[in-house]
Amino acid sequence: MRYWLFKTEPSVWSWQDQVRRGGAGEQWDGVRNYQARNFMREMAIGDRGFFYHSQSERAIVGIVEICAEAHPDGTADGPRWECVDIRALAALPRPVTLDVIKADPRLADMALVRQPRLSVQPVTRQAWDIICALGGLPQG
DNA sequence: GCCAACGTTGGC
DNA sequence: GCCAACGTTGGC
Repeated sequence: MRYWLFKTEPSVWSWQDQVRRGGAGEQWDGVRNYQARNFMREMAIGDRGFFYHSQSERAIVGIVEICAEAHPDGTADGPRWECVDIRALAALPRPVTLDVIKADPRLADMALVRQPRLSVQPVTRQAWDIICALGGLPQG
């Protein structure tokens, strides 16, 4: 199983919106960046992801699961863009803020820190475990 | 709200 | 295929 991170502006699509979709999940559409698209192509059903709120919140707030592999993004005007479907699994008991992530030397290599504008990105198993622990989910 | 970083577009 | 212009993202 691999681990990922999905970034979103909560004013556009929030964790609450995601939770409301329930087990059916929702398409992670609207991505118009090749790096992000290519990561989505690598995703497999059952992979896990962090759900990150950008803008004023700047925190990882929940955990999602990939429930459909990459398929054409219906909101795009051509076949160029794809998206996966994700569903909410659990909220983090304590959201892990960007400040906390930046302050932790073990997380200094995260794309979230190094490439702030990349909206879909891989997360290492190590970083996953550290952030889950920081967020109050010691079992990951 | 500003601005730096960076990705994309389009003219050449 | 290069590169300048432009648009967008996201932290601050």
